[in-house]
Amino acid sequence: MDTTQLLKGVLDVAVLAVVAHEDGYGYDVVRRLRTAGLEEVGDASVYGTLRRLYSAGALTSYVVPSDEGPHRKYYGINAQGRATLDAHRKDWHEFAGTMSRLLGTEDVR
Amino acid sequence: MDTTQLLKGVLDVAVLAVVAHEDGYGYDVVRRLRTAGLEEVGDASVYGTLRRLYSAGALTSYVVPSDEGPHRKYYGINAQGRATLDAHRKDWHEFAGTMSRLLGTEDVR
DNA sequence: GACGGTACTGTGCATCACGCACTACCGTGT
DNA sequence: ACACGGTAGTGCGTGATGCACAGTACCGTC
Repeated sequence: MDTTQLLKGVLDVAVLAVVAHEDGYGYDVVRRLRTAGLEEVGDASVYGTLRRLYSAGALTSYVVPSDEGPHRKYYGINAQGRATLDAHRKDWHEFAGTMSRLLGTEDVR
Repeated sequence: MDTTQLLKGVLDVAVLAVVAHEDGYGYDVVRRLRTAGLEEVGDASVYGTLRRLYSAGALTSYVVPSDEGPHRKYYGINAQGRATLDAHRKDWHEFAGTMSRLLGTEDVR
């Protein structure tokens, strides 16, 4: 399926949720999102989202050198990010509920 | 909440679902979507979506004069539209399941 | 020392919801 | 007559954002 459009406005929350669980660097966040089920997410989208969230003040950032390749830019969530996450999560659940009702079928899981 | 981005790619399904339930004209579809919970949906978005779906061959269209104002352009779903709706509905449920799992909270309803 | 995996940046494009302006029909009130 | 508010539709321009693609750079292995 093509999740490109469905992802709109949701990648933010997804990335926040992943980072909130544990600090991570871009390449790693991509893998975690894909493992979680968002298999078609583009790497450039994730890097862009991380940068955007950082610019917005929702994330902290620090660089860690690596033995297995180039340096890794880790991102961590801060208080503002957590607030954003909570708000977005609430929005998502409301929205998902509305949509599921509208589509007239039970939720998966 | 600002559903603008969340609506991306979902307005299609929502409109298809509403029209599948019963033929409707633009202005009416807007009201039905708002009543269903998508309170912030813009009228231009719905008109645009209806035209897009019609161009894509998912909807039929016929004009009906009205006593209470200008003519109404009714839209009805056809076989292709129903197929599209089913596919999108399935996509939505998969996606919603993935997201809800990722956000780590129960679904609303 | 070419290759594949890792890791990040930057540019440009396509999709799509939306605001806004405009046209147009109707009934009611002044 | 005329303005106004509700109904109904079209078209234009804008903004947000996911993504493809190209480029840079580091590492280990064959």
